[in-house]
Amino acid sequence: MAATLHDVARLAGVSIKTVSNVIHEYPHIRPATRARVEQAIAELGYTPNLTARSLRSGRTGAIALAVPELGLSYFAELAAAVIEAAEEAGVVVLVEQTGGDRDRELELLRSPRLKMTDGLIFSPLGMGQDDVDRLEVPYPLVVLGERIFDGPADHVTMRNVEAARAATEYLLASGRRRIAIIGAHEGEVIGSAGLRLRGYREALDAAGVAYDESIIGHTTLWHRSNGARCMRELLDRGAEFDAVFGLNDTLALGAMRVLQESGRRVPEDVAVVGFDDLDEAGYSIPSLTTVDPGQAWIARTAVSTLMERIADPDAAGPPRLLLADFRIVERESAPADRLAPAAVPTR
Amino acid sequence: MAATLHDVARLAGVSIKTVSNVIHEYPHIRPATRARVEQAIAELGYTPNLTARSLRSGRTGAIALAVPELGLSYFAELAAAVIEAAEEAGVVVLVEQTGGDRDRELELLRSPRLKMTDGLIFSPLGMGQDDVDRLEVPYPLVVLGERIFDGPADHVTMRNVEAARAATEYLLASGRRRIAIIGAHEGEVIGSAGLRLRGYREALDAAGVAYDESIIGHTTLWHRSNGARCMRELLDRGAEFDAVFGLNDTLALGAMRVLQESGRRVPEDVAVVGFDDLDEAGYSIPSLTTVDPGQAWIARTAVSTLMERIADPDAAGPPRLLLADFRIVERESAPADRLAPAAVPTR
DNA sequence: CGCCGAGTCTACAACGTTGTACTCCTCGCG
DNA sequence: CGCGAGGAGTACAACGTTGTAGACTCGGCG
Repeated sequence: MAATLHDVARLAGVSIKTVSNVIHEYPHIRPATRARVEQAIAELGYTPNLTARSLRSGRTGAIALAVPELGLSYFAELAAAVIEAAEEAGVVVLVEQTGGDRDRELELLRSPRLKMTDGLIFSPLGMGQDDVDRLEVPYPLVVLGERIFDGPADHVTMRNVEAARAATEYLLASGRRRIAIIGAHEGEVIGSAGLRLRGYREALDAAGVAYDESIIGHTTLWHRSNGARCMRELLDRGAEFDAVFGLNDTLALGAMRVLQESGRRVPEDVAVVGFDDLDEAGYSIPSLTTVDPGQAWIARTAVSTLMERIADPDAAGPPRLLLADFRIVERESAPADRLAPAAVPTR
Repeated sequence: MAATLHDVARLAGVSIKTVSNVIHEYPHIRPATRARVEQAIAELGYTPNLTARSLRSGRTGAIALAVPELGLSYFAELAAAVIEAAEEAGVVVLVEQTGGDRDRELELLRSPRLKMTDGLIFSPLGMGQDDVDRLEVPYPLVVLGERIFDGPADHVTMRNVEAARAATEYLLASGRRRIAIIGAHEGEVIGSAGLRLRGYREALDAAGVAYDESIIGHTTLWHRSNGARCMRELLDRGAEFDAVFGLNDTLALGAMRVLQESGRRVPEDVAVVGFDDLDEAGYSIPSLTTVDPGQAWIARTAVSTLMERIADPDAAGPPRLLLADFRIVERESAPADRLAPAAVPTR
């Protein structure tokens, strides 16, 4: 059906290798021959069969990206950035969704479907530190996120603790003292929730503000609705606070909505800070002050690191930990200076 | 490096074809032989090389999905649904971003990178009806969206005109008479904007309400910020209206924000309706009344239609047009019954 | 005049898999 | 006892490409 090197070669009256040479711009070809071959290529509309090329070369020109779910804006924006970076590097991206399910993540790691790619950028959510040795795989792998540390693969992630600490310090500096948390995970030490909560506590400790369990809202999945539900629970149990730190933007936006429904003004009564700097955070009402954790850099770095490992799989070198810079993005939901100082509840 | 059939065959003391037969559950194999082969497979951790299998079989087990940008929530949710449906069909998805740029779209259609996939689900944005013959490609293709009709490929899309008409009728039924539009494209006949505007006009005509250019807001790209900008322009030029129909949710949300900033109450002063039923629409303040255009069905149908064409490329049959059902999702930004009747400006 | 090297091109094998055609063996039946 | 049917396994080619080794030609130099 589709034209092959053989067809072109026959039409041009040369060997298939000569056609191959023309395509790869091998220098020693007579102009006349080259012209004839090019003519034949055009005539047949020949395009190389990448599958055959892959088999021959051992490279596919594709990488895989595994994320929990594209429906989560954070991962959609991550995927967009990865695909863009990959395009610049000349490779395409195969996207898998794991649903954040540990079993599916483990299955994916040893799935032969990956044989169609040269390497994997993997953002686990269900796996944990105990699964660290499952990251020992026979292909180039770059791990994202904060579920697993000190693994055998390169790891690109953000400064969760420092960034969360900075966000909390920002709220403290603006005069808030009772900062509620939305999205904590019970007993978690690593993982986004655990690390960000640690940064929060560090900031409180440093400022001499007591940590108060009663204003810590727990929820497992970071879906939109959970931020709302979590905030509703806090309000229902009569928690008192003058600020909210949503452990990601989605949670913060859901929580902010419930706050407003309940008659509280943001930021006058309650300041709200998120984490991720989603596109959407700039367009909520009020717009959301948040932490830009350096996602764009993470995507670029993940791709370039993976491409390095692919280019040179043997010159392994020890696994690297690469950390993005973060910054606080100041918007309306939490101005740096407290606009309308309400009565601050003290303990 | 990785084990091949040869390695397994040598270890098990059989021919490579026997190993292949074991893997494919060919029935006529002695239990003892099968056991030996399976033992060898386990010992070497053999997994088949999918590239080689693809070359041999002519099928890759991957399909491509080309969308303008995953950063646009609509396409992120579409991609999520397509990947999920593809997984159920046993294929993986390679995602490309075109940026909605016509040249990149045309390039993609004849890119040899597609040779790594069995077919393409293509959502063009930059191409138009004039490019219809460029959809004549030598591989299975399913087109989404409303940029091109009556092309040579299967087309899965939504009932834009009917759905927009229904949305407008919904607003009219709730007592609104001056319905502003956000996101119109000047002079466009087909394309999402053109079709939805047509539905809007049909509804106005049917209700005997005059069409008024002065409350039609234009913008090209349907990014978040443009909905806001578009609404600001309407307000600046003193347009008067008691409802807004954002031609998609993103625009509607941006516009709603500006409305509220300007002191107007939603829905009391101005009702707002969107289009797409993004996840996010349920969590804005107020939550957004919108049109669910059947995206989930579109994704599933696109995948199954493509898989059919892949399975049977010859039994072509004429290109099909498949249309999803829609429904109005009633939320707070536009209740079915007008809550707080304000003074309705009449012409 | 003969030989060397560079330029131009070709033949062949290989990547790992699977379809086809074949061989060998065993068993049952006439 | 001979023959055919079918079970069990093998050898080989092919998918389309590219790397390697080599063939052939021609001009220039000793």
